[in-house]
Amino acid sequence: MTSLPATFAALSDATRFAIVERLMATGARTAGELADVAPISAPAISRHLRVLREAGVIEQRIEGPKRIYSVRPQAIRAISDWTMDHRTFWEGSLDRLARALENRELDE
Amino acid sequence: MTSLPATFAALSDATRFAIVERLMATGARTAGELADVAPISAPAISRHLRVLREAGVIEQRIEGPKRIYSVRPQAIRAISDWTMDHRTFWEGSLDRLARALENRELDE
DNA sequence: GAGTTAATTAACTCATAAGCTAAATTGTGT
DNA sequence: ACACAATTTAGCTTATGAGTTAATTAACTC
Repeated sequence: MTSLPATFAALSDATRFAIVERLMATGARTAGELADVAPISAPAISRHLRVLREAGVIEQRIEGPKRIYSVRPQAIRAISDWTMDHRTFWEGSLDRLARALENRELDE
Repeated sequence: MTSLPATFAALSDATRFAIVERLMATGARTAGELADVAPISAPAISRHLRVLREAGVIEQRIEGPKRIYSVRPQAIRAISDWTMDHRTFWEGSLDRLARALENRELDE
C-alpha cells in the first residue's frame, strides 16, 4: 500500500519536503500555519497536503473548521528501516572507500 | 548539492527503485544486466540510469563498450542521516522503542 | 575499415503533476 | 439564519516524465 517509492514520491517535491520537516520540528500544525513554507497559493498547499496524506506520510485531524496535520512516525521509520536493511552495503562501502583513500589504493 | 528531495525523486519510480535495490544486493552491474528489472525497452532503462546518475544515486564506470553501474553509498547514507536527524521524532512516537534501543550500538 | 555488441541519444506521444483563480464546503459566532 | 474564517474541490493551463521506435555513438574483432 504505502510502498517506499510512493513515500519517496511524496517527499520528492521541495514544498512537501519542507512541510514534513516543519511538522517534525514543530509538531502538529494547521494548513494555515504551513502557508509560508513556499510562496504558493493556499489551494496549492492544500493539494500538497493531500498528496502527503494519500501517501501515508502525514495524517489529518479535523478540529472545527481547522485541519491539523502531523507526520506519521511510521512513514519516517519505514525509510529508516530501508536504509538499515542495506546498512552493510553503504557502511562497508564507505569503510572500503576510507581505507582506499588512506592507502592510496583505488582497486575496484 | 544533491538535495534530499532530488534523491527521493530519483527513487520515487518503481523501476529505478528496483534498479537501486538490485545494485545494492548484487554489486556493480552493466546496463544490460539490469534489463530485466522491468518489462520495458533498453532505452527506457538507460534513461532511468541517467536520472539516477544525475541525482547522484548511482555512478558509472566505463569499461570498453560496457557501462558498469553501482550505487553511491553516500546517497543511501544521506537518507539514513536524515532519518537519524529526526530520530527523536519518530522513535519517541512509536511503541517500538525496544528495537530502537537494541540498535543503539550502531549510532554515531 | 566493415561488422558486431552495448548502450545511449533523438524525436515523438501520452499521462501525470503543479500551479492558478474561482466556487464550494464546513464549523463558529452573532 | 447569516456572515465569516479556514480549507478544500473544480476546472483549466502548462510543464515534466515515462514509454515507444529509429538512429547514433563507442569500442572491440576480423
